[in-house]
Amino acid sequence: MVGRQGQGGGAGNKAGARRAGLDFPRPLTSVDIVIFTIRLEALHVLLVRRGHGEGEPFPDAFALPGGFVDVAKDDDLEACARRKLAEKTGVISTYLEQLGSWGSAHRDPRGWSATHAYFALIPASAAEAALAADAQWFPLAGISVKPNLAFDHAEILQAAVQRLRNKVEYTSLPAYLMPEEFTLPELQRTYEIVLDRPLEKSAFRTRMLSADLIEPIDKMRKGPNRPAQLYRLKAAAAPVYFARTFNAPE
Amino acid sequence: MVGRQGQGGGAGNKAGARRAGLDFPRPLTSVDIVIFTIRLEALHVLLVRRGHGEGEPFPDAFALPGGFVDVAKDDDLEACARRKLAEKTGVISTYLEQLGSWGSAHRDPRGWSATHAYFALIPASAAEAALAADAQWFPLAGISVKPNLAFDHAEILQAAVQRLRNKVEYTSLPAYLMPEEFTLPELQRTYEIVLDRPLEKSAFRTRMLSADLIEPIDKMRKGPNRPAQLYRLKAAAAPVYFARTFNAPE
DNA sequence: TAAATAGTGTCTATTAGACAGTATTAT
DNA sequence: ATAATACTGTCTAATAGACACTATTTA
Repeated sequence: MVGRQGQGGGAGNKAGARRAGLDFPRPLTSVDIVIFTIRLEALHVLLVRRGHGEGEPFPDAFALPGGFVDVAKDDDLEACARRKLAEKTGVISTYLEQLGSWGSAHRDPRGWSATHAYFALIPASAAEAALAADAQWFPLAGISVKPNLAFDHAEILQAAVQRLRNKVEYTSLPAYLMPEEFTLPELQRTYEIVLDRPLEKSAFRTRMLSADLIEPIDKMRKGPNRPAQLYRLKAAAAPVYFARTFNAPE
Repeated sequence: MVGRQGQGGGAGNKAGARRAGLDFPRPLTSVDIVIFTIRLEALHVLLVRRGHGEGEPFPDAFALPGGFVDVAKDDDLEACARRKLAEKTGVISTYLEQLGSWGSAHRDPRGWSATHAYFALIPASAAEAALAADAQWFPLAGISVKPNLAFDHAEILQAAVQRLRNKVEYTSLPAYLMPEEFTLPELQRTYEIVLDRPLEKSAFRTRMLSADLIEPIDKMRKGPNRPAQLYRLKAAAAPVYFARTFNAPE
């Protein structure tokens, strides 16, 4: 078995071609992105309609934006994800996190395939600006979305929603769904939309204000009521991890 | 762009072959596993020595166990990871979690390659039993390991250690590093080894005992002192997530 | 003035941290 | 008895949850 470990050995080269053998079948390699935003007081995900050319699996079905890695264009997986994100939404700088990978012999009828899934959060303000013609926002119904999705994309979407909801319990991720300037009640509303449950105002404010995350600006949000302080994300605002989840155990 | 989204379109097929075109170069696809155990009061990781056949990159270097996906043998990525885990350690059922994927044009001199990384926790008792001839345990020095690793495996290892340490703060993962039967002080010691810092005994015991994780058995661990209650993992013991990390914020 | 929302304060519950104190074994 | 480790209890600190209360605007 020497020479098979690491990326050292070949697979599927049972007969002959022992050394340096790279002459075995390779899986298809793709990247898919689950892009979230908040629209109309609801969490939305971006889907694209698939083509119906000859040999296209799942013709005309909806799918997550993504596609095959282009070994000429893409330097690495994240670059590939950012390229696809920009192509569909015009957004170039935003929160992007690797979600996981899904690979099997059966997920794509064209053969063994593996996809590297990412999830991205973009502000509502950017959600409509430069949307691709074939892309469309869908509200999340619980953990899934109305249309049937191509491939195993329903499963990937489910994992993304769970990961997002889970992390929102103890991180500042929703801040990346906000516009440039926002109030604390607006940020809290975003948390509540993602978590689908109300949060305590004072605990929320204490947590957000004691984290090194946002700073007040010299401006208020006016309304038919007491104006609210506007904040913005601090310059180098990496996501903040809190030491507790929001709800104490049952 | 219709017909290019999802896994629908081809990449790299700039010239001709428009529909159903799969005639573009595919990255190499591999799986690597970071296998942890506790030996001699220290966290260890399993490495294998690479071969030095013709065309082998990083000859004789140490690397994470892994290798190319075998589209004939492996039904999916996790099956591939479990197969490699079993080949190197003999362990078939243990904690296995996907860590992430690393893919780029430059990580393997043989071409664009993407690896799907997993991490596994195995009990000390199983760590020596059926070890492959080319595999060897190495203690972790901080976040890395003494030998230089092939490819970007040092980076992958680093990510695995960080993920493990991070999750140990608020999960029951160390339970998977324990033998069949263990005492609470032994479990605490395992936590402390992974986290590399002491924990408070009473807070630790309260947390573990109030989780639905372990159950006492009718047996004690004898020593030159007061005997300790032995416990075992409950039957369907999925990892437990606690609502707080161990250390309150600074 | 009333309505509406922003923001603060007070009290309780939970649990980690610190650490003292008791329990049970071998020698 | 002493040493050693297992285990429990007590007190404090931090923070979430509940909820009442005050503040500031428009109409």
